[in-house]
Amino acid sequence: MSTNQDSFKKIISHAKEYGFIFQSSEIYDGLSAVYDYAHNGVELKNNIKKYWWASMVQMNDNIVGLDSSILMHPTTWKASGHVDAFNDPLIDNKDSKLRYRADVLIEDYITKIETKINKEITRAKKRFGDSFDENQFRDTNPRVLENQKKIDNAISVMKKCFDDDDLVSLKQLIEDLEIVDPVSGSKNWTDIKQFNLMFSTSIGASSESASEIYLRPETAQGIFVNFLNVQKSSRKKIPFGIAQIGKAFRNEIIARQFIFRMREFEQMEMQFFVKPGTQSDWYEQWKQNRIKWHKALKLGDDNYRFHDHDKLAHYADAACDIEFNFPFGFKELEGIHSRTDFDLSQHEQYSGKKLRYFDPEINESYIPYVVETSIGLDRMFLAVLSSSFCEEKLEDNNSRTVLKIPDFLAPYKLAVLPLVKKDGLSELATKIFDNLKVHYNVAYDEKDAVGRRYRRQDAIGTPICLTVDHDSAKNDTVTLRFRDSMEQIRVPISEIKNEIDKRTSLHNWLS
RNA sequence: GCGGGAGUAGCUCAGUUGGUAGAGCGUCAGCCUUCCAAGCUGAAUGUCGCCGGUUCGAACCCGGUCUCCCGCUCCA
Repeated sequence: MSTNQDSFKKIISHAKEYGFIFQSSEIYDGLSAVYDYAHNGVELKNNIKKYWWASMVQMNDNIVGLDSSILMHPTTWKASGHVDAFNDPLIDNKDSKLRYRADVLIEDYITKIETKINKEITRAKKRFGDSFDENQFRDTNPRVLENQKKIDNAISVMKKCFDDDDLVSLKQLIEDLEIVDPVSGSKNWTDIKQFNLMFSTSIGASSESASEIYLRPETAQGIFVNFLNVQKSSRKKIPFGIAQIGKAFRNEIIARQFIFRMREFEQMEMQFFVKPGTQSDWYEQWKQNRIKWHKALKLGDDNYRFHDHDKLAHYADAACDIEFNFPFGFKELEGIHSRTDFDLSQHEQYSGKKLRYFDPEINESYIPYVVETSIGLDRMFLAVLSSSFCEEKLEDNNSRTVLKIPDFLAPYKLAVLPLVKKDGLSELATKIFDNLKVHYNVAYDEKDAVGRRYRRQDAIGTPICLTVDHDSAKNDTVTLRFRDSMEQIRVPISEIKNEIDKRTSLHNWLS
């Protein structure tokens, strides 16, 4: 565990030192849980996007892309349920230092009282046998009546508190009910605070005309509200999907673990629209597709596992996560959810517009069901970075730090290095560099001993180094040195591009 | 948000009971170099996270604050 934490710290340092991740606004002490992607980071991130987009959109003729806005009509978030679900009244227990949702505490209390009543009834049933009348018992037994009164009161007070946004009375209710911390048994509560996980901003330049809107907390809704536009203009038939990469924003109560949980983050989502009744087949199929996509990167099959949700969100009839073995343990990397027709139905209801698909096969129209795959791009980035970070002990007792990034994802595909600066090697190397840079992101370096330059490229994950030496001018060949094996081969200058393509092209990873 | 730990050069870290900062690596310029970081010469870089207090004097003591890591918690 401590070695994992040490290596996580090393990865964070490495990410900064080698230009992958900087903290946002660092000169102003940074902004909590917000990070910037530096020159190498943005290349890696863009390559991850390319890999995902190609696998989704390019490789599937029934999936099309979309880039919807971050700002959306505020009703979107009422329909989606975020306005309610992302607003939590939270309360802390001062003794146990634990935090709870105030409404959950009260609901748990109600459940407890209900259990009491049920026990009472069960006991009476045993005593009276067949002649037992449960309704009559409920209406007459003083203990049951008293408990039922408590429940009714709690429910009505709680409802009134929420309707009036009255957090003071809500806390009073918790105190009146003598609710204790389930862990410590303490009744020492803080005041209730309302947490809104959505970022708000306003539209309208003048303060009078401004109206409050939210930054989207997920990209999915942009797809749902565009569902019919996309379906009609793309002429796609169900089943078909809409893919999108974009930023989303959440005011996380606690945002931690480097770029794992950020306030501003990027999602790669695909919503797949299917005929009602077929959703569980598609759900299974996308589960398998997605795990295959991950494993194709060869970051280690053991680093992935499924986590099936027992407790489902209000919109889902099945859900799971693909978890990745991050330096701080297995955590969610991608979510696959069978979202039913919840979102489209809600938008239909709130907008008053039909969001239905006419299915020519059955001559009927229906609201499609949706299977969602949603991956955190920043988490994917962290997964690639952390699992490819490697400190190697070499045979000669030296060590090197190398990022064994999948070749296609590496910020640079290639580095061109003249063995020495003199004897015209720089000139020849520059010529080769100029010819290759129109095809790839290529690095050029002629400073310091070549061994040191190899290590520099290792540290940022460049899969191939091309070295121009004294023989190069004589016989038109160069050496290619490979990052992971450190082996070298000699190839004709005319063959360089073929060799690089063979090893680093995206199409090697697509299937 | 609570508790624990931390913040000194790009990175890793020294800094002795308070006397206005150092090392290694890295970076840059040049020399030297026939392939895996360790040759030579020279150079740049810090208001010691920030603000305030105590003091003749604060990187060091005190208070506040910001940020990061860990645990709890939260997580569509």
